Amino acid sequence: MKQKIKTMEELSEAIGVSRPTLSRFFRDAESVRASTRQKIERGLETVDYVPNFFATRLNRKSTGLIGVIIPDTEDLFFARLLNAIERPALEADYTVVRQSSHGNAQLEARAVETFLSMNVDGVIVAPLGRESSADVFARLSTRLPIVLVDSRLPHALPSVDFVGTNNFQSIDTLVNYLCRTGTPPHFLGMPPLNTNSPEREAAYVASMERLGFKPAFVEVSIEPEGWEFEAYAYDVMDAHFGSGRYVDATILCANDRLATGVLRAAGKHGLLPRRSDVKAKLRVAGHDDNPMSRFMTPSLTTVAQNFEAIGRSSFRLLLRRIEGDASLESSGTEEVYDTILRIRESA
Amino acid sequence: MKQKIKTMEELSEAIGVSRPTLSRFFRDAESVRASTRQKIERGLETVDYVPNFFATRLNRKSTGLIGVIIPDTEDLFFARLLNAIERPALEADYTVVRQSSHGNAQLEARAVETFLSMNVDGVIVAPLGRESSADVFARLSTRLPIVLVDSRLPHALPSVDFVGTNNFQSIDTLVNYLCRTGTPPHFLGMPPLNTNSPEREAAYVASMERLGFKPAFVEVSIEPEGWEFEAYAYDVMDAHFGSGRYVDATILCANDRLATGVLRAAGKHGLLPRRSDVKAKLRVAGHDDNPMSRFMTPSLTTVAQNFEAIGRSSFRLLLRRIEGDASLESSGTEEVYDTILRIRESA
DNA sequence: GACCAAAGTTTACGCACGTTAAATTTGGGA
DNA sequence: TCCCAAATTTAACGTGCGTAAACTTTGGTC
Repeated sequence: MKQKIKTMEELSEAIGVSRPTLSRFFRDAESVRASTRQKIERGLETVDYVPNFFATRLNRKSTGLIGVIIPDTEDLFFARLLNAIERPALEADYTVVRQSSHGNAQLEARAVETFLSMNVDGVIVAPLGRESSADVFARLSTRLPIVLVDSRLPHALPSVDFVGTNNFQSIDTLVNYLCRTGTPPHFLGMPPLNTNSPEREAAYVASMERLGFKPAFVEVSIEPEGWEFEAYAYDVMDAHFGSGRYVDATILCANDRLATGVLRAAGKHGLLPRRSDVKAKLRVAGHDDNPMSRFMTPSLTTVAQNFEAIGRSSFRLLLRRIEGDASLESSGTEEVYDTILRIRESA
Repeated sequence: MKQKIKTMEELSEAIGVSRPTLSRFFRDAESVRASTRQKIERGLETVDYVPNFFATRLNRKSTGLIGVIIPDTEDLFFARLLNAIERPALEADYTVVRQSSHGNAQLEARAVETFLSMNVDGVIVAPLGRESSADVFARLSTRLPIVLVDSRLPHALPSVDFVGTNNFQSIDTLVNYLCRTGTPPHFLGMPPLNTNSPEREAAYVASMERLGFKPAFVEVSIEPEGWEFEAYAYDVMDAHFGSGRYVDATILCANDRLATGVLRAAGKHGLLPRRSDVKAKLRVAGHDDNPMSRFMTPSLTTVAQNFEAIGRSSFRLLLRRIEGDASLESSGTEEVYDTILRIRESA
């Protein structure tokens, strides 16, 4: 059993190096002379010591922390987004603190309070679309660097960057492909939880009109509840298919989770092909390339977002704000990334 | 714009209440006289102040923090488990700090260091199955209360509780059901990443022998890589189905993600029924009731773990250790929960 | 061997709040 | 109105480490 050491003071005595030097060593090991570094490192192997997380961050200009807020941890989309942000952050020696708003604007506001109390260096948010969210982040942006990711706020904010997917490119790619290979698609939108919802609808309308087709939305009479996308889409299409509607249509879904529900409903009503080499009349396409989508039967045609780029870019922009001594430029940068079409069996 | 206040000292001046009273108020609002409480609360609405997270935790016996380590945040199983732990923790006014080991024993060890440096009150871990993990947690358990969840360590540890699923009940339930309704199942195991893997295999063998059947494992010649369960199972079964093996068998998978891969392979080879009211010969069952499983085609027969109970129980046991002034009992408690059979279309 | 900049040591203060003990107020009840 | 227990204030120290300034020691150079 190694000797348990609680404070840097004790450590200093134990290995014979002054406390300020130890402090410097822990901040940046390269900043001390090689011989001293070895002495410390050898000493550390002898004892059991970890610097106190709170004490180290209490009196430092930069805490090395960045906060990330996502709406739902049980949605693989956001789980992947979070990881994509965390990777570059760790490379740059930042620690990511994650908070989930659970789709609730009040929890989102509470997460912001937590970040303020932790003196995080900056915040990356996949915001909810509520008006109240916008207010919270407007206030926050006057005190901390913020980058929005995946979804915008109802109103644009000065000095807040945005990184996301180019919905117009992605939807246009899908609409073009679907129109070229079969009947023009109907659109099944997602509950308006954030700004991607109306944006993808608008993109759909624009693409259809450009191709000379009339936009057509799947009729919806059910009120969606929360984030249960699959169940919502299933309920909607189960009713339709049961009455013989849309049974040979092409349905473009605003995301893969909706498409999953649609496929399920189609399966129930025998609208799916038996084998992958037999084409069905009903066609379904999604958006996001959920990890499950390639394993569904039929496998789902969709577009893959560039998580890697989005994560890296949002962190890079945040870092620029953090290091840019605040008042850099007041106009928010926008970076959107194109998607890649994944043609599979469902359309 | 509210007046921005940085320290409790300033707050004290601003609203005319002494700092120790404010400190007491923030620890427990009920501990100050009603009139004082109102005075403070009204004052807080006037100004913009949040207590510093680090300072409040630096010099306090209990930080109100508990650490949770899971192997993979992009696996919905662990995402749900995490949420199930977080719920009761928040109710008890604890803050959960999550770390992901990303399936890597070194990262797991680093997460432990982080928790030590944060003086968390306790740790809940869904451990990796490595030998090194056991060492790390053995050391940790001498300094902090620990509860293992979902998976055990290679060796039992004194004064470390375990909460998980009763694999013998769950597998037995599945085996019984499958044998009663069709051909006895073959077993497709998961890569040996944790102790659930061998345990479910053993449970399968036991159940089969009890029913008088000969256990039979799906032949596997592929080396699994990491946590890509679906792809692994797909590759395994694609080869088999392509050669006409197992095409009318019953396959019991160690988890739903494997089953997903199996269903995908089956779909490719036309082994799935066209409609839900037509029975196929090939039958597939999973384990865990992944949120996606009910939306697959065919929907997956599986067993649902009791996340609610597991999360609540693991937190409760941890709390008992935390409040039990350490040296309570040295023998680890075990709590396992039964699963519920979800009969769907795949078997 | 003298010299000089780099690196380390001493000393001391600061961070924002927890916590304690003694001194002072407060708020009802008799 | 007086009295007393409860609540608050005052004053002071502690938490573990960052950081700055002044001083001393290194280690290589000429």
